[in-house]
Amino acid sequence: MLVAVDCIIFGFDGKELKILLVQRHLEPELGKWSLMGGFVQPEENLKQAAARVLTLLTGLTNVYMEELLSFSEPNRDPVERTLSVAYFAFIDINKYEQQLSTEYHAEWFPLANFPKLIFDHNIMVQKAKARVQYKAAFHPILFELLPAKFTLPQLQSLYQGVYDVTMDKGNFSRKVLSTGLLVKQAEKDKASSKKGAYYYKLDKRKYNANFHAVLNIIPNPDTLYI
Amino acid sequence: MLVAVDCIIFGFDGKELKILLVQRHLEPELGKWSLMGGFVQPEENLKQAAARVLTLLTGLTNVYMEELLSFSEPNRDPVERTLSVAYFAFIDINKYEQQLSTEYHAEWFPLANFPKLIFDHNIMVQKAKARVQYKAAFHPILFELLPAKFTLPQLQSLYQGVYDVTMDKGNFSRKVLSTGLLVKQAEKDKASSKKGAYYYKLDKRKYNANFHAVLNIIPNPDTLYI
DNA sequence: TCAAAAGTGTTTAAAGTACACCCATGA
DNA sequence: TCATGGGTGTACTTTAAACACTTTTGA
Repeated sequence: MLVAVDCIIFGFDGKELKILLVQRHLEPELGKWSLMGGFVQPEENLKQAAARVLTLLTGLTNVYMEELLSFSEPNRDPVERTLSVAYFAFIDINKYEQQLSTEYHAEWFPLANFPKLIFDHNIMVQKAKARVQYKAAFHPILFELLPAKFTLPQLQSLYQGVYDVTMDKGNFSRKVLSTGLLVKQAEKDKASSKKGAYYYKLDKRKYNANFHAVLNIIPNPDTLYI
Repeated sequence: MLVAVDCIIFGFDGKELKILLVQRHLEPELGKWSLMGGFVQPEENLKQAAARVLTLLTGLTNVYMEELLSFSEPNRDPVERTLSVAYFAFIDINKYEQQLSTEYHAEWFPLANFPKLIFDHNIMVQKAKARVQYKAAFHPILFELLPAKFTLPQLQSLYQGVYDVTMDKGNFSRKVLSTGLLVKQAEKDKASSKKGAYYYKLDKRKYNANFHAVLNIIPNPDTLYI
């Protein structure tokens, strides 16, 4: 059996969640959109394979990445039986190297509206979306989508985009700051308002130490499904 | 590459969590303890393979089962490169068919104290334990370990065993009953006390409908790790 | 000077916790 | 009758939600 990995790569453009797709340059399904994937090599494990594939497409290393699920229907690949283990990844969309996108015919699509993909890749994306919504309700993973310095309104807009809700800024601010994970900067971002919003940075030490801890940022997480 | 599944099978004997292990009857590692596993067959997907393996060992079907993670180090199996996807399962320990245990040289071991296993199976069990603790803090999966009729003290003892904590019976009872998932029976279990404790059954309809909903049964879930 | 977005404060409601108390019953 | 485990009630604390209010500043 062939063994492959596929990557659901998420980015955030300030307004909505996006996923990075590639246009296949080989048969079958040449020219159709698909997730970036690749076969596992003899000397690597699956996580390394996924990281390698992600680096090929984005130029980025040390990216947040997590195993999603395996996809194993006997005839999911019409040519030869292939097991694929899907990984999802969060990248800072600004760090993404544009020149690679032409090489791989890659393009960002809104998670809310992207084309039909090959094989079972649409299901992979759907499962990844659900997993992200679930996990981000309890763990501070969405910071991985933002640049090193970000404002609370930016962060709130990200959360609102992920869950398609509007949140009270006062309560949001209090919840997020009460985690102790953010460090206020002296500087302000004046781009999106007259008053300007303070920049914050992640406290890397606390972030790494508390990453697994369960937070509670989303109202009514009991409506989430995994 | 060979593709296999391995099953971490959990049971509850009324006092502590247990896992079902088998003694290998083939080389390599003949005679050593291991998880029950098997290779994926041409006409089945991984979940079906895991279910088949579980049925072989326990005689049970329609068992709660969930994909854990893939295990893919190139030399995890010294004979030939084998990818294994681990699944964990919950069974009612009383329904387990004893006669199969002799056939497969199977035995229940306390999760808190079980032998060294082959390959990376110890890591699989460790990951499964963490996942169970995580998931059971938010979802009512532990009911799968109990018989159809059970008492609140039994359920509390299960939760206490899984998290190695003691909980207030009043608060526990209120929380569990507030989910609306339990139906009180007229009958009492008089085995473990003079007064006797009422039996409860799961409301199957509500259980299936609300299974994914996030409950909040465990105090301080923010100390959990996934 | 005023609209617009950032940030703070306050009131109210809900949820969680600790713990005291009552109940039923077999030895 | 009394020790034991089951079950209920209540006061208190913590957390969350709603929303009003103040601040800043460029147009």
